[in-house]
Amino acid sequence: MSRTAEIASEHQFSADECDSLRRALLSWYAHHKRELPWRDIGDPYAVWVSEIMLQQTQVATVIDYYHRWLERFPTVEDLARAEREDVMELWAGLGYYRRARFLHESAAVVVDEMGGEVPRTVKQLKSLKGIGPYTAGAIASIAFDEPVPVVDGNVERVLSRLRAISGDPKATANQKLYWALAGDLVDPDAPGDFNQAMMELGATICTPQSPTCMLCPVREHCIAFAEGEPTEYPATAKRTRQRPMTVGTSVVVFGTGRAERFLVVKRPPDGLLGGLWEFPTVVDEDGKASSVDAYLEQCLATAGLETSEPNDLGELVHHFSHIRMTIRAEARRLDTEEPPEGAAEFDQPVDWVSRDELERLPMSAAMRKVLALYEQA
DNA sequence: AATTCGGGGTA
DNA sequence: TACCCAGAATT
Repeated sequence: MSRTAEIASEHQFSADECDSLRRALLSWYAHHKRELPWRDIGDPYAVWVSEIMLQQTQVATVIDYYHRWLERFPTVEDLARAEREDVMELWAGLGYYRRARFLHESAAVVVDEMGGEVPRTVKQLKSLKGIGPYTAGAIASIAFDEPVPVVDGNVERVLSRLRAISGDPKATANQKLYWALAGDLVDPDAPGDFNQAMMELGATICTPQSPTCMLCPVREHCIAFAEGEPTEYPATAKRTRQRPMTVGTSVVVFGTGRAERFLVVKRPPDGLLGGLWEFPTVVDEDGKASSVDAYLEQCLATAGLETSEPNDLGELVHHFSHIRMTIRAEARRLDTEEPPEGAAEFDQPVDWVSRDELERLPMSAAMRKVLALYEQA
């Protein structure tokens, strides 16, 4: 027997355990599930939207975005026809902006190449950008009743505790184990509800820090509970530490009062904050803050912008999961009578927008902070 | 196998 | 603070 198979068999559920776990979990879910807007809707497109939004994003955060999205893009055709700019506007603030771009592109593929029908199988679903193993399983089981499992962070934790599985939960061997166990366990008669029940248990009972085991419907089956320290499982994932980054940002303003206009630049579609707008920003990867000011000055001059002396707005720190970004912010006024038509020297699209337009523009949380600094000053 | 993608909830 | 969230793509 291969090592992998050995490990798998060591943790495998017996047929009786499977049966008992399914019944207990489904019964608990029926009584205790949270009422969420994407539950029991039967619309594959809406399920798809919800699952993309829920990637690495908590339920409470998603709900408002989900409602706004389906109001604006009720069908996959509506989304496929939409402008990228409108798509990004509705996604702004949710993070991982690639998800919005892929969802938009995949909607077009579904409409143009799949007859407008969301695919029903895991294989076909995974062929779409932005849909990986988890999301494919979720859509197939929830929207189409395909008896396939899902493994997300919740399921990893629940299974780790049920079977006392140690080691890095993201390691390949453990991932194969989770998928095998989830595949054995999933109820073929109610795969959607079963998968959601596993995740619901992880989200509300079998939580990372202080699980409420006394309310758990499957604690009799849980090895970690029997051992007495359920939080021993799973092992804490090792995370990449935040790299430092320093940027200089300039709020360039033309006009006053109602005529006030802000210079904004659109970031390239790929990479960090892809497709979002920002105030002109230069990056100093080395973190040598002293050089940022001069670089920014040069950049604006190159763009043909004659400005007043900068008004220092101070510094702020913005944390991403993988970056600790120090933002040196300043404000400048344009000296000329008219704003230039564009700023052709910028590599990316630019625009001059009013304060109201700025509010609706897809911008990152970091840039909102810069705007707040400007408004205070 | 490791890194790159946000932003916010929570203890 | 540190951890984690209904992960996927890329290198």
